[in-house]
Amino acid sequence: MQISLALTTFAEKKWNMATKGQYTYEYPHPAVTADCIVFGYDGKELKVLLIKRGKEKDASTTAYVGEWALPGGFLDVEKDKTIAHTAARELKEETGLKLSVKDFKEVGTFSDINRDPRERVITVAHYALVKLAEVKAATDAEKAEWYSWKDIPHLAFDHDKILRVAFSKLKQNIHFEPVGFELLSEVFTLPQLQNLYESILEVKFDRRNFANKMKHYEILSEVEDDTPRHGTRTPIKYRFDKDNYDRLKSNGFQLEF
Amino acid sequence: MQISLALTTFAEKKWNMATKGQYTYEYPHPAVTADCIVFGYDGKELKVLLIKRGKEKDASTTAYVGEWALPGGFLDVEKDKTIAHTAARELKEETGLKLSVKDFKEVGTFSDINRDPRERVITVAHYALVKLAEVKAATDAEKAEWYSWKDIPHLAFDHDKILRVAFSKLKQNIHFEPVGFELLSEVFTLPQLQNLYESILEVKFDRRNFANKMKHYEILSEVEDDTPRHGTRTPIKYRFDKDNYDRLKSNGFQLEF
DNA sequence: TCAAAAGTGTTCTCCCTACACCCATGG
DNA sequence: CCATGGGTGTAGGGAGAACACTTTTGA
Repeated sequence: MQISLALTTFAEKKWNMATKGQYTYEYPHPAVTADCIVFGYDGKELKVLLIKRGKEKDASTTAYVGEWALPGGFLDVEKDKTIAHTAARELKEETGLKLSVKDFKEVGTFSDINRDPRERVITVAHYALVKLAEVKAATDAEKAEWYSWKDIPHLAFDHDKILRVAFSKLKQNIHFEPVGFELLSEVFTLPQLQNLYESILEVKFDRRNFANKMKHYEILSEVEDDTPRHGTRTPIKYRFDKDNYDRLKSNGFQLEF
Repeated sequence: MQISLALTTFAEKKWNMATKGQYTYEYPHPAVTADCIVFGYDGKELKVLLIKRGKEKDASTTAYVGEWALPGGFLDVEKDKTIAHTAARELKEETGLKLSVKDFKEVGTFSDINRDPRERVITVAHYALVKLAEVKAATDAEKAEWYSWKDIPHLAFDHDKILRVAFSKLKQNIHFEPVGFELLSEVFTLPQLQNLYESILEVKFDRRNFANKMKHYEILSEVEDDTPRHGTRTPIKYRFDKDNYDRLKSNGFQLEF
Protein backbone atom coordinates (compact mmCIF):
# COMPACT_ATOMS: atom_id res chain seq x y z
CA MET A 1 0.00 0.00 0.00
CA GLN A 2 2.63 2.42 1.03
CA ILE A 3 4.95 0.94 -1.54
CA SER A 4 2.64 1.73 -4.38
CA LEU A 5 2.32 5.28 -3.14
CA ALA A 6 6.07 5.70 -3.05
CA LEU A 7 6.40 4.16 -6.48
CA THR A 8 3.84 6.48 -7.94
CA THR A 9 5.52 9.50 -6.49
CA PHE A 10 8.86 8.47 -7.88
CA ALA A 11 7.54 7.53 -11.29
CA GLU A 12 5.56 10.71 -11.65
CA LYS A 13 8.43 12.89 -10.61
CA LYS A 14 9.13 14.50 -13.98
CA TRP A 15 5.68 15.76 -14.90
CA ASN A 16 4.81 16.41 -11.29
CA MET A 17 7.67 18.83 -11.06
CA ALA A 18 6.55 20.64 -14.17
CA THR A 19 2.80 20.70 -13.73
CA LYS A 20 2.20 20.71 -10.02
CA GLY A 21 4.19 22.74 -7.56
CA GLN A 22 3.19 20.24 -4.94
CA TYR A 23 4.98 20.86 -1.68
CA THR A 24 6.52 24.26 -1.16
CA TYR A 25 8.26 25.73 1.85
CA GLU A 26 9.73 29.15 2.44
CA TYR A 27 13.07 27.67 3.38
CA PRO A 28 14.71 24.38 2.44
CA HIS A 29 13.70 21.19 4.21
CA PRO A 30 15.68 17.98 4.32
CA ALA A 31 14.20 14.62 3.51
CA VAL A 32 13.98 12.34 6.54
CA THR A 33 14.27 8.58 6.51
CA ALA A 34 14.28 5.77 9.03
CA ASP A 35 16.70 2.88 8.64
CA CYS A 36 16.39 -0.47 10.35
CA ILE A 37 19.08 -2.73 11.71
CA VAL A 38 17.39 -6.02 12.44
CA PHE A 39 19.55 -8.41 14.44
CA GLY A 40 18.73 -12.09 14.56
CA TYR A 41 20.38 -15.07 16.18
CA ASP A 42 20.16 -18.64 14.97
CA GLY A 43 21.80 -20.29 17.96
CA LYS A 44 25.19 -20.02 16.31
CA GLU A 45 25.78 -16.61 14.83
CA LEU A 46 24.50 -13.09 15.03
CA LYS A 47 22.85 -12.03 11.78
CA VAL A 48 21.59 -8.85 10.15
CA LEU A 49 18.80 -8.38 7.66
CA LEU A 50 19.84 -6.57 4.45
CA ILE A 51 18.09 -5.66 1.23
CA LYS A 52 19.33 -5.25 -2.30
CA ARG A 53 18.67 -1.77 -3.57
CA GLY A 54 16.88 -0.67 -6.66
CA LYS A 55 15.35 -3.91 -7.81
CA GLU A 56 11.96 -2.35 -8.22
CA LYS A 57 12.35 1.37 -8.22
CA ASP A 58 13.07 3.69 -11.09
CA ALA A 59 16.82 3.49 -11.37
CA SER A 60 17.17 7.07 -12.50
CA THR A 61 15.99 8.36 -9.16
CA THR A 62 17.51 5.68 -7.00
CA ALA A 63 21.05 5.82 -5.76
CA TYR A 64 23.33 2.86 -5.16
CA VAL A 65 21.32 0.52 -7.39
CA GLY A 66 22.25 -3.12 -6.90
CA GLU A 67 24.12 -2.58 -3.68
CA TRP A 68 23.22 -4.03 -0.34
CA ALA A 69 21.74 -1.69 2.22
CA LEU A 70 19.79 -1.50 5.42
CA PRO A 71 16.03 -1.61 5.01
CA GLY A 72 14.42 1.78 5.46
CA GLY A 73 12.70 4.63 3.72
CA PHE A 74 11.17 8.04 3.80
CA LEU A 75 9.05 9.47 6.57
CA ASP A 76 5.45 9.86 5.52
CA VAL A 77 4.89 13.36 6.85
CA GLU A 78 1.13 13.02 6.92
CA LYS A 79 0.75 9.50 8.21
CA ASP A 80 3.70 8.27 10.27
CA LYS A 81 2.92 9.09 13.89
CA THR A 82 6.59 8.96 14.80
CA ILE A 83 9.79 8.11 13.01
CA ALA A 84 9.64 4.67 14.63
CA HIS A 85 6.41 4.13 12.72
CA THR A 86 8.33 4.90 9.55
CA ALA A 87 10.86 2.24 10.49
CA ALA A 88 8.17 -0.36 11.13
CA ARG A 89 6.26 0.48 7.97
CA GLU A 90 9.27 0.46 5.70
CA LEU A 91 10.64 -2.73 7.17
CA LYS A 92 7.34 -4.40 6.45
CA GLU A 93 7.22 -3.08 2.91
CA GLU A 94 10.77 -3.95 2.05
CA THR A 95 11.28 -7.27 3.75
CA GLY A 96 7.86 -8.54 4.75
CA LEU A 97 8.88 -8.53 8.42
CA LYS A 98 6.13 -7.10 10.57
CA LEU A 99 7.38 -5.75 13.88
CA SER A 100 5.73 -3.61 16.50
CA VAL A 101 6.77 0.02 16.78
CA LYS A 102 8.04 -0.54 20.29
CA ASP A 103 10.41 -3.28 19.11
CA PHE A 104 12.58 -0.55 17.62
CA LYS A 105 15.25 1.12 19.68
CA GLU A 106 16.71 4.33 18.42
CA VAL A 107 20.37 4.20 17.47
CA GLY A 108 20.94 7.77 16.44
CA THR A 109 20.67 10.34 13.71
CA PHE A 110 22.97 10.45 10.73
CA SER A 111 22.97 13.80 9.06
CA ASP A 112 26.23 14.36 7.18
CA ILE A 113 25.56 16.91 4.52
CA ASN A 114 26.64 14.68 1.64
CA ARG A 115 25.50 11.31 2.84
CA ASP A 116 22.95 11.02 0.03
CA PRO A 117 23.92 12.18 -3.48
CA ARG A 118 20.36 13.12 -4.43
CA GLU A 119 19.38 15.66 -1.83
CA ARG A 120 19.93 16.35 1.82
CA VAL A 121 18.65 13.31 3.67
CA ILE A 122 18.75 12.82 7.40
CA THR A 123 18.20 9.34 8.68
CA VAL A 124 17.24 8.07 12.08
CA ALA A 125 18.57 4.55 12.60
CA HIS A 126 16.70 2.02 14.70
CA TYR A 127 17.62 -1.48 15.72
CA ALA A 128 15.36 -4.38 16.50
CA LEU A 129 16.04 -7.84 17.92
CA VAL A 130 14.14 -10.82 16.58
CA LYS A 131 14.03 -14.55 17.13
CA LEU A 132 15.46 -15.66 13.83
CA ALA A 133 13.85 -19.08 13.83
CA GLU A 134 10.42 -17.56 14.25
CA VAL A 135 10.66 -14.81 11.66
CA LYS A 136 12.79 -16.36 8.98
CA ALA A 137 9.75 -17.69 7.17
CA ALA A 138 8.16 -14.25 7.28
CA THR A 139 10.98 -12.46 5.51
CA ASP A 140 10.59 -12.09 1.80
CA ALA A 141 13.57 -13.92 0.36
CA GLU A 142 13.13 -12.13 -2.96
CA LYS A 143 14.08 -8.82 -1.46
CA ALA A 144 15.90 -9.46 1.76
CA GLU A 145 18.68 -11.64 3.04
CA TRP A 146 20.08 -12.54 6.46
CA TYR A 147 23.83 -11.99 6.60
CA SER A 148 26.12 -13.33 9.28
CA TRP A 149 27.59 -10.53 11.31
CA LYS A 150 31.09 -11.66 10.42
CA ASP A 151 30.30 -11.68 6.73
CA ILE A 152 28.57 -8.39 5.98
CA PRO A 153 29.18 -6.98 2.49
CA HIS A 154 29.96 -3.37 1.80
CA LEU A 155 26.77 -1.35 2.13
CA ALA A 156 25.29 1.62 0.27
CA PHE A 157 25.36 5.21 1.55
CA ASP A 158 26.88 5.45 5.02
CA HIS A 159 25.17 2.26 6.09
CA ASP A 160 28.47 0.62 7.05
CA LYS A 161 28.93 3.30 9.63
CA ILE A 162 25.32 3.12 10.78
CA LEU A 163 25.63 -0.62 11.24
CA ARG A 164 28.78 -0.23 13.32
CA VAL A 165 27.11 2.33 15.56
CA ALA A 166 24.01 0.17 15.91
CA PHE A 167 26.13 -2.78 16.96
CA SER A 168 27.95 -0.73 19.56
CA LYS A 169 24.60 0.48 20.93
CA LEU A 170 23.46 -3.12 21.18
CA LYS A 171 26.70 -3.90 22.97
CA GLN A 172 25.98 -1.16 25.48
CA ASN A 173 22.33 -2.01 25.93
CA ILE A 174 23.04 -5.64 26.61
CA HIS A 175 23.92 -4.56 30.15
CA PHE A 176 20.43 -3.21 30.76
CA GLU A 177 18.17 -5.02 28.33
CA PRO A 178 16.91 -8.58 28.22
CA VAL A 179 18.75 -9.30 25.02
CA GLY A 180 18.48 -13.03 25.53
CA PHE A 181 14.70 -12.88 25.72
CA GLU A 182 14.43 -11.15 22.43
CA LEU A 183 17.01 -12.92 20.30
CA LEU A 184 16.82 -16.52 21.45
CA SER A 185 14.03 -18.86 20.60
CA GLU A 186 11.78 -19.66 23.51
CA VAL A 187 13.68 -22.79 24.44
CA PHE A 188 17.43 -22.60 24.35
CA THR A 189 20.58 -24.04 25.89
CA LEU A 190 23.19 -22.45 28.09
CA PRO A 191 25.91 -22.77 25.44
CA GLN A 192 23.64 -20.91 23.04
CA LEU A 193 23.04 -18.14 25.53
CA GLN A 194 26.73 -17.90 26.28
CA ASN A 195 27.61 -17.83 22.61
CA LEU A 196 25.11 -15.03 22.07
CA TYR A 197 26.65 -12.90 24.79
CA GLU A 198 30.11 -13.67 23.48
CA SER A 199 29.10 -12.70 19.96
CA ILE A 200 27.71 -9.37 21.01
CA LEU A 201 30.32 -8.47 23.58
CA GLU A 202 33.17 -9.90 21.50
CA VAL A 203 34.74 -11.67 24.45
CA LYS A 204 35.03 -15.24 25.71
CA PHE A 205 33.70 -16.40 29.06
CA ASP A 206 34.57 -19.33 31.24
CA ARG A 207 31.76 -21.89 30.92
CA ARG A 208 31.49 -22.53 34.63
CA ASN A 209 31.49 -18.90 35.64
CA PHE A 210 28.90 -18.05 33.04
CA ALA A 211 26.63 -20.83 34.26
CA ASN A 212 27.12 -19.84 37.90
CA LYS A 213 26.26 -16.25 37.24
CA MET A 214 23.20 -17.09 35.22
CA LYS A 215 21.95 -19.49 37.85
CA HIS A 216 22.53 -16.87 40.48
CA TYR A 217 20.19 -14.47 38.72
CA GLU A 218 17.46 -17.13 38.86
CA ILE A 219 16.00 -16.06 35.55
CA LEU A 220 16.36 -19.42 33.84
CA SER A 221 14.10 -22.37 34.39
CA GLU A 222 14.85 -25.84 33.13
CA VAL A 223 12.54 -27.30 30.55
CA GLU A 224 11.83 -30.90 31.41
CA ASP A 225 12.73 -32.88 28.39
CA ASP A 226 10.72 -35.88 27.29
CA THR A 227 13.90 -37.82 26.59
CA PRO A 228 15.79 -38.25 29.87
CA ARG A 229 19.40 -37.14 29.42
CA HIS A 230 21.92 -39.95 29.71
CA GLY A 231 25.18 -38.12 29.43
CA THR A 232 25.98 -34.45 29.46
CA ARG A 233 26.73 -34.37 25.78
CA THR A 234 23.27 -33.10 24.94
CA PRO A 235 22.79 -29.73 26.60
CA ILE A 236 20.00 -28.92 29.05
CA LYS A 237 17.16 -26.83 27.68
CA TYR A 238 15.98 -23.70 29.42
CA ARG A 239 13.42 -21.02 29.04
CA PHE A 240 13.44 -17.56 30.61
CA ASP A 241 11.57 -17.06 33.84
CA LYS A 242 9.82 -13.86 32.87
CA ASP A 243 8.34 -13.22 36.31
CA ASN A 244 11.68 -13.33 38.04
CA TYR A 245 13.24 -11.28 35.30
CA ASP A 246 10.61 -8.57 35.60
CA ARG A 247 10.98 -8.51 39.35
CA LEU A 248 14.74 -8.07 39.06
CA LYS A 249 14.33 -5.40 36.42
CA SER A 250 11.87 -3.33 38.42
CA ASN A 251 14.37 -3.29 41.28
CA GLY A 252 16.80 -1.54 38.97
CA PHE A 253 19.09 -4.40 38.15
CA GLN A 254 21.98 -4.53 35.81
CA LEU A 255 23.44 -7.54 34.05
CA GLU A 256 27.16 -7.40 34.61
CA PHE A 257 29.61 -9.08 32.27
CA MET B 1 24.47 36.40 10.90
CA GLN B 2 22.30 33.33 10.90
CA ILE B 3 19.84 35.11 13.12
CA SER B 4 19.30 37.90 10.68
CA LEU B 5 18.76 35.40 7.91
CA ALA B 6 16.16 33.58 9.94
CA LEU B 7 14.47 36.80 10.87
CA THR B 8 14.29 37.89 7.29
CA THR B 9 12.83 34.60 6.22
CA PHE B 10 10.20 34.73 8.90
CA ALA B 11 9.30 38.36 8.34
CA GLU B 12 9.07 37.93 4.63
CA LYS B 13 6.99 34.82 4.87
CA LYS B 14 3.70 36.26 3.62
CA TRP B 15 4.86 37.86 0.43
CA ASN B 16 7.46 35.19 -0.11
CA MET B 17 4.74 32.60 -0.19
CA ALA B 18 2.79 34.59 -2.69
CA THR B 19 5.51 35.80 -5.02
CA LYS B 20 8.24 33.22 -4.83
CA GLY B 21 7.69 29.49 -4.86
CA GLN B 22 10.99 29.08 -3.10
CA TYR B 23 11.62 25.48 -2.16
CA THR B 24 9.52 22.78 -3.76
CA TYR B 25 9.62 19.02 -3.38
CA GLU B 26 7.61 16.29 -5.04
CA TYR B 27 6.54 14.91 -1.70
CA PRO B 28 6.21 16.55 1.70
CA HIS B 29 9.27 17.12 3.83
CA PRO B 30 9.33 17.79 7.54
CA ALA B 31 11.21 20.64 9.12
CA VAL B 32 14.15 19.50 11.22
CA THR B 33 15.46 21.23 14.31
CA ALA B 34 18.15 20.64 16.89
CA ASP B 35 17.44 21.36 20.55
CA CYS B 36 20.07 21.78 23.24
CA ILE B 37 20.00 20.73 26.84
CA VAL B 38 22.94 22.46 28.48
CA PHE B 39 23.68 21.18 31.97
CA GLY B 40 25.80 23.21 34.34
CA TYR B 41 26.88 22.74 37.93
CA ASP B 42 27.71 25.50 40.36
CA GLY B 43 29.09 23.32 43.14
CA LYS B 44 25.67 23.06 44.74
CA GLU B 45 22.99 22.29 42.22
CA LEU B 46 22.58 20.96 38.72
CA LYS B 47 21.26 23.63 36.36
CA VAL B 48 19.83 23.86 32.87
CA LEU B 49 19.99 26.71 30.38
CA LEU B 50 16.59 27.87 29.12
CA ILE B 51 15.42 30.64 26.81
CA LYS B 52 12.24 32.64 26.70
CA ARG B 53 10.48 32.22 23.40
CA GLY B 54 9.32 34.83 20.98
CA LYS B 55 10.92 37.94 22.38
CA GLU B 56 12.31 38.94 19.06
CA LYS B 57 10.54 36.95 16.45
CA ASP B 58 7.35 37.73 14.60
CA ALA B 59 4.73 36.50 17.01
CA SER B 60 2.35 35.48 14.28
CA THR B 61 4.69 32.79 13.06
CA THR B 62 6.10 31.75 16.39
CA ALA B 63 4.43 29.25 18.64
CA TYR B 64 4.49 29.29 22.43
CA VAL B 65 5.40 32.99 22.67
CA GLY B 66 6.55 33.99 26.11
CA GLU B 67 7.05 30.46 27.38
CA TRP B 68 10.32 28.94 28.46
CA ALA B 69 11.94 26.46 26.14
CA LEU B 70 15.15 24.67 25.32
CA PRO B 71 17.47 26.60 23.03
CA GLY B 72 17.47 25.28 19.49
CA GLY B 73 16.39 25.94 15.96
CA PHE B 74 16.10 24.84 12.38
CA LEU B 75 18.66 22.89 10.43
CA ASP B 76 20.28 25.00 7.75
CA VAL B 77 20.05 22.48 4.93
CA GLU B 78 22.75 24.14 2.88
CA LYS B 79 25.26 25.00 5.57
CA ASP B 80 25.04 22.80 8.66
CA LYS B 81 27.45 19.94 8.13
CA THR B 82 25.59 17.79 10.63
CA ILE B 83 22.67 18.26 12.96
CA ALA B 84 25.17 18.75 15.79
CA HIS B 85 26.39 21.81 13.91
CA THR B 86 22.84 23.10 14.00
CA ALA B 87 22.79 22.62 17.75
CA ALA B 88 26.06 24.50 18.23
CA ARG B 89 25.07 27.32 15.90
CA GLU B 90 21.63 27.83 17.40
CA LEU B 91 22.91 27.69 20.95
CA LYS B 92 25.38 30.42 20.09
CA GLU B 93 22.74 32.55 18.43
CA GLU B 94 20.16 32.16 21.14
CA THR B 95 22.23 32.25 24.31
CA GLY B 96 25.66 33.53 23.35
CA LEU B 97 27.22 30.28 24.55
CA LYS B 98 29.84 29.06 22.12
CA LEU B 99 30.47 25.32 22.36
CA SER B 100 32.34 22.95 20.12
CA VAL B 101 30.33 20.55 17.99
CA LYS B 102 31.87 17.60 19.78
CA ASP B 103 30.65 18.85 23.14
CA PHE B 104 27.16 17.77 22.12
CA LYS B 105 25.94 14.27 22.80
CA GLU B 106 22.87 13.08 21.01
CA VAL B 107 19.88 12.37 23.19
CA GLY B 108 17.40 11.21 20.62
CA THR B 109 14.85 12.17 18.02
CA PHE B 110 11.41 13.49 18.87
CA SER B 111 9.02 13.16 16.01
CA ASP B 112 5.44 13.03 17.28
CA ILE B 113 3.21 14.10 14.47
CA ASN B 114 1.63 16.96 16.40
CA ARG B 115 4.51 18.15 18.50
CA ASP B 116 4.61 21.49 16.71
CA PRO B 117 1.33 23.23 15.83
CA ARG B 118 2.74 24.98 12.77
CA GLU B 119 3.98 22.15 10.63
CA ARG B 120 5.58 18.75 11.04
CA VAL B 121 8.83 19.33 12.88
CA ILE B 122 11.25 16.64 13.93
CA THR B 123 13.83 17.57 16.47
CA VAL B 124 17.09 15.94 17.43
CA ALA B 125 17.94 16.71 21.03
CA HIS B 126 21.54 17.09 22.19
CA TYR B 127 22.95 17.62 25.62
CA ALA B 128 26.15 19.35 26.63
CA LEU B 129 27.97 19.67 29.95
CA VAL B 130 29.63 22.93 30.88
CA LYS B 131 31.54 24.39 33.80
CA LEU B 132 28.98 26.86 35.00
CA ALA B 133 31.44 29.19 36.67
CA GLU B 134 33.40 29.55 33.46
CA VAL B 135 30.55 30.09 31.05
CA LYS B 136 28.08 32.05 33.11
CA ALA B 137 29.57 35.33 31.98
CA ALA B 138 29.33 34.23 28.35
CA THR B 139 25.60 33.56 28.41
CA ASP B 140 23.42 36.41 27.29
CA ALA B 141 21.27 37.19 30.32
CA GLU B 142 18.79 39.05 28.13
CA LYS B 143 17.73 35.90 26.39
CA ALA B 144 18.75 32.97 28.52
CA GLU B 145 18.55 31.89 32.11
CA TRP B 146 20.06 29.13 34.21
CA TYR B 147 17.40 27.20 36.12
CA SER B 148 18.04 24.83 38.97
CA TRP B 149 17.18 21.29 38.06
CA LYS B 150 14.72 21.08 40.92
CA ASP B 151 12.97 24.26 39.86
CA ILE B 152 12.36 23.97 36.13
CA PRO B 153 9.23 25.74 34.85
CA HIS B 154 6.81 24.20 32.41
CA LEU B 155 8.35 24.28 28.95
CA ALA B 156 6.99 24.89 25.46
CA PHE B 157 6.28 22.11 22.92
CA ASP B 158 7.31 18.69 24.23
CA HIS B 159 10.42 20.13 25.82
CA ASP B 160 9.44 18.82 29.26
CA LYS B 161 9.63 15.33 27.88
CA ILE B 162 12.85 16.03 25.99
CA LEU B 163 14.44 17.36 29.15
CA ARG B 164 13.45 14.26 31.11
CA VAL B 165 14.90 11.99 28.46
CA ALA B 166 18.09 14.04 28.30
CA PHE B 167 18.52 13.78 32.04
CA SER B 168 18.06 10.03 31.98
CA LYS B 169 20.67 9.78 29.22
CA LEU B 170 23.06 11.80 31.34
CA LYS B 171 22.30 9.46 34.21
CA GLN B 172 23.23 6.49 32.05
CA ASN B 173 26.32 8.06 30.56
CA ILE B 174 27.73 9.00 33.93
CA HIS B 175 28.90 5.40 34.20
CA PHE B 176 31.07 5.73 31.13
CA GLU B 177 31.83 9.41 30.76
CA PRO B 178 34.05 11.76 32.76
CA VAL B 179 31.12 13.81 33.91
CA GLY B 180 33.12 15.33 36.72
CA PHE B 181 35.72 16.68 34.33
CA GLU B 182 33.17 18.47 32.29
CA LEU B 183 30.83 19.90 34.89
CA LEU B 184 33.10 20.86 37.77
CA SER B 185 35.40 23.82 37.76
CA GLU B 186 39.04 22.92 37.52
CA VAL B 187 39.54 22.97 41.27
CA PHE B 188 36.87 21.37 43.38
CA THR B 189 36.27 19.57 46.65
CA LEU B 190 35.25 16.01 47.38
CA PRO B 191 31.88 17.06 48.81
CA GLN B 192 31.19 18.95 45.60
CA LEU B 193 32.07 15.94 43.49
CA GLN B 194 29.92 13.70 45.66
CA ASN B 195 27.04 16.14 45.53
CA LEU B 196 27.30 16.21 41.75
CA TYR B 197 27.08 12.44 41.49
CA GLU B 198 24.23 12.40 43.97
CA SER B 199 22.35 15.05 42.02
CA ILE B 200 22.61 13.19 38.76
CA LEU B 201 22.06 9.68 40.06
CA GLU B 202 19.43 10.81 42.56
CA VAL B 203 20.90 8.74 45.38
CA LYS B 204 22.90 9.41 48.51
CA PHE B 205 26.34 7.95 49.18
CA ASP B 206 28.24 7.32 52.36
CA ARG B 207 30.97 9.97 52.58
CA ARG B 208 33.67 7.55 53.57
CA ASN B 209 32.89 4.99 50.90
CA PHE B 210 32.71 7.67 48.24
CA ALA B 211 36.11 9.04 49.25
CA ASN B 212 37.64 5.56 49.39
CA LYS B 213 36.41 4.69 45.96
CA MET B 214 37.57 7.93 44.43
CA LYS B 215 40.99 7.62 45.97
CA HIS B 216 41.18 4.10 44.72
CA TYR B 217 40.73 5.24 41.13
CA GLU B 218 43.73 7.56 41.58
CA ILE B 219 42.25 10.20 39.30
CA LEU B 220 42.26 13.02 41.86
CA SER B 221 45.29 15.00 42.91
CA GLU B 222 45.35 17.34 45.86
CA VAL B 223 45.85 21.01 45.16
CA GLU B 224 48.24 22.43 47.70
CA ASP B 225 46.47 25.35 49.24
CA ASP B 226 48.28 28.55 50.19
CA THR B 227 46.41 28.73 53.48
CA PRO B 228 47.29 25.69 55.59
CA ARG B 229 44.14 23.99 56.80
CA HIS B 230 43.63 24.08 60.57
CA GLY B 231 40.56 21.99 61.07
CA THR B 232 38.62 19.76 58.76
CA ARG B 233 35.80 22.20 58.35
CA THR B 234 37.22 23.62 55.13
CA PRO B 235 37.38 20.88 52.53
CA ILE B 236 40.51 19.81 50.66
CA LYS B 237 40.78 21.02 47.10
CA TYR B 238 41.43 18.64 44.24
CA ARG B 239 41.88 18.68 40.53
CA PHE B 240 41.50 15.78 38.11
CA ASP B 241 44.58 13.85 37.12
CA LYS B 242 43.93 13.77 33.42
CA ASP B 243 46.82 11.43 32.59
CA ASN B 244 45.64 8.77 34.98
CA TYR B 245 42.08 9.22 33.88
CA ASP B 246 42.99 8.78 30.22
CA ARG B 247 45.02 5.71 31.01
CA LEU B 248 42.12 4.15 32.88
CA LYS B 249 39.72 5.07 30.10
CA SER B 250 41.81 3.53 27.34
CA ASN B 251 41.85 0.27 29.29
CA GLY B 252 38.10 0.19 29.01
CA PHE B 253 37.14 1.21 32.51
CA GLN B 254 33.77 1.87 33.97
CA LEU B 255 32.88 4.10 36.88
CA GLU B 256 30.64 2.07 39.12
CA PHE B 257 28.21 3.68 41.48
C1' DT C 1 27.74 26.30 73.08
C1' DC C 2 25.67 23.69 69.85
C1' DA C 3 24.73 22.22 65.22
C1' DA C 4 26.71 21.38 60.85
C1' DA C 5 30.37 20.11 57.78
C1' DA C 6 34.37 17.38 56.66
C1' DG C 7 38.11 14.15 57.29
C1' DT C 8 39.50 9.38 58.25
C1' DG C 9 39.97 3.33 58.67
C1' DT C 10 38.32 -1.33 59.51
C1' DT C 11 35.63 -5.33 59.18
C1' DC C 12 32.55 -8.34 56.91
C1' DT C 13 30.43 -10.23 53.19
C1' DC C 14 29.58 -11.28 48.70
C1' DC C 15 30.65 -11.76 44.05
C1' DC C 16 33.98 -12.40 40.49
C1' DT C 17 37.74 -15.21 39.00
C1' DA C 18 40.57 -18.95 38.22
C1' DC C 19 40.79 -23.57 37.74
C1' DA C 20 40.13 -29.60 36.63
C1' DC C 21 37.68 -33.63 36.07
C1' DC C 22 34.06 -36.69 34.37
C1' DC C 23 30.74 -38.44 31.12
C1' DA C 24 28.65 -39.42 26.71
C1' DT C 25 28.51 -39.11 22.02
C1' DG C 26 29.95 -39.18 17.28
C1' DG C 27 33.39 -39.70 13.99
C1' DC D 1 39.20 -44.86 20.81
C1' DC D 2 39.82 -40.35 20.93
C1' DA D 3 38.34 -35.67 20.28
C1' DT D 4 34.63 -32.75 21.24
C1' DG D 5 31.13 -30.79 23.84
C1' DG D 6 28.85 -30.19 28.01
C1' DG D 7 28.00 -30.44 32.93
C1' DT D 8 29.58 -29.37 37.68
C1' DG D 9 32.13 -27.05 42.57
C1' DT D 10 35.54 -24.68 45.25
C1' DA D 11 38.97 -21.69 47.13
C1' DG D 12 40.93 -17.10 47.24
C1' DG D 13 41.01 -12.28 46.65
C1' DG D 14 39.23 -7.82 46.00
C1' DA D 15 35.90 -4.47 46.15
C1' DG D 16 31.60 -2.58 47.98
C1' DA D 17 28.91 -1.67 52.12
C1' DA D 18 28.21 -0.73 56.79
C1' DC D 19 29.72 1.77 60.49
C1' DA D 20 31.63 6.19 64.63
C1' DC D 21 34.41 9.65 66.20
C1' DT D 22 37.02 13.91 66.04
C1' DT D 23 37.82 18.69 64.65
C1' DT D 24 36.47 23.25 63.51
C1' DT D 25 33.69 26.92 62.35
C1' DG D 26 29.72 29.73 62.10
C1' DA D 27 25.36 30.87 64.06
